[in-house]
Amino acid sequence: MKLASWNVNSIRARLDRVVEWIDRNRPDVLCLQETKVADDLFPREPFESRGYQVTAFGQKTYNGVAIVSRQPAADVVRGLPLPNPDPGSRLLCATVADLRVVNVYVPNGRAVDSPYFAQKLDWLRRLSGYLDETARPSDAIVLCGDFNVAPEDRDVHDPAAYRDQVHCHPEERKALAEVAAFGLIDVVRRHHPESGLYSWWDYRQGAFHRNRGLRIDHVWATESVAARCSGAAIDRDARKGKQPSDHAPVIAEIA
DNA sequence: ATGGTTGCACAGCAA
Repeated sequence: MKLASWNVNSIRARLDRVVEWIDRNRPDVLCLQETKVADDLFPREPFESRGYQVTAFGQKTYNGVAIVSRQPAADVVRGLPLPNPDPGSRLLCATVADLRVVNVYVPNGRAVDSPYFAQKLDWLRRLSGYLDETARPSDAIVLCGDFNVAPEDRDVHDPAAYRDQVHCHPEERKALAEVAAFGLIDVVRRHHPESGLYSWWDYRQGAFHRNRGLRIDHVWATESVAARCSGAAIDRDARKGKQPSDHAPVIAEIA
């Protein structure tokens, strides 16, 4: 099956482009982030008329995640669990076919010296805890989404400029490495070790044209799934043209 | 140089 993850920066603003992308790429599962819409206003019809079902966990204005899938989504979980529920809609889990899909929109963190950065670290630690408590490394799991972290310097167009900055700070890289330590593999990196591969480019100053980007969107899989993964890629072309999202889709082909 | 662009929602914040 083809699984993709895409931060669309508003599903309503991006609907035509997302639908066109689906028609062209025919994914079996499409995980969306930053849908920025309450569930009752999610534009379901274009997906349902194409044979997909939409499982949404959104909110007005900010955040929001959704799983668009050909096959039914079972055992849906919305949000990191109690006793400290996340006020933002940032985590959506569902079982599709034999895969446990965990779709996340990790907090941005804004700036390393801001309280939002501490909340980002806390959120990543809670994600680690959630995986440890609810899943096993031998399960067939895909963790994908906008992680808002560039794991290594080869994921950054200008590592010197980003050194110790948000998206690249050692503390968030460490927190993300703890998530990976559950037993998850970066499937894009497994197939593409080269630098210069990014998933997000700022809207400003021609960043995309100059390929000044960051690889902050990821598809990670447990070993049993990674072993079935015949290829993975970032669809850079989806960042081109009129009114794009600032992120490109990340795609994995899983047997 | 602290700029610049986009989305939401209609001012100013978040990214």
